[in-house]
Amino acid sequence: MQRPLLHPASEDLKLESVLYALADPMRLEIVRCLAAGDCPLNCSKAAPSHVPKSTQSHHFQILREAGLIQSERRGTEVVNSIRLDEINARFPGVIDAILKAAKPLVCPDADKA
Amino acid sequence: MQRPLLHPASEDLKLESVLYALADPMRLEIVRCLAAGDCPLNCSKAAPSHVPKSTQSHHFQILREAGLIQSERRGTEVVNSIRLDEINARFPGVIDAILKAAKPLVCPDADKA
DNA sequence: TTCAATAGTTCGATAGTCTTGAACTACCGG
DNA sequence: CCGGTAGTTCAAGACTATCGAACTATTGAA
Repeated sequence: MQRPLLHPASEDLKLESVLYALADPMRLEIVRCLAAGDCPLNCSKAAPSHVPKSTQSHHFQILREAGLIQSERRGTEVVNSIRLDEINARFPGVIDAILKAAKPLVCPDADKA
Repeated sequence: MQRPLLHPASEDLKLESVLYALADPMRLEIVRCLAAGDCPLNCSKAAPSHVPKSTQSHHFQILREAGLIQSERRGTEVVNSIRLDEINARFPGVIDAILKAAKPLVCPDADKA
């Protein structure tokens, strides 16, 4: 919890990294969930709960370093939000098309609505 | 050259596999090149020539099994074409947005035009 | 048919990455 | 200060990528 939580600048976003980050089912679901507006979410809420913390942490790191999400420390937890505008500005339509194509699984919190 | 060259059916295409296949710079370039209309192309023409054949073969296998390309044996070579319509039907806008976002590098044959 | 050349594939080894439990760090409430 | 909570880091095994070398299949000649 001491490291700076690095985020790439908008202009440094790489399409390959974005696609790679979204190529994993769990990461895609996290992004889908964040984009669905039930966010910002901390790590344990945004990720499927049965997945080990270390794995979650790894996936959030990939998403963060690809520039897909913005992570902020808020006390003991990390609040994540999607960098939708920046990604759309850099790669117009990519995220939207992918999110529409992603089959709408349930968000971790969606069943409580 | 004896194996059947398996292609998934349109309805079996998985978004994650498509994104994964496109997350590699060389594979993205191959797809971009095929989509640019100078196709169909055999493997050695569609891929950067300095890459070893075994690596090329591996990448084409990934693209084929993700359902991005259609490969047909024509004598001694394999002719590849992009399955644009099927992918668009299944994941509308995804490929188009990605191809537009991909920076237009030169096709291997483009400089001869 | 036999032979050499061509186009890809398969194999094996090395190097890098993913997953996960265990240990660790940071923050908050009492 | 202490226990609990939220994430991170580390290390080990499994998995995957790269690439040279050996192999297979097809073509076109002699």
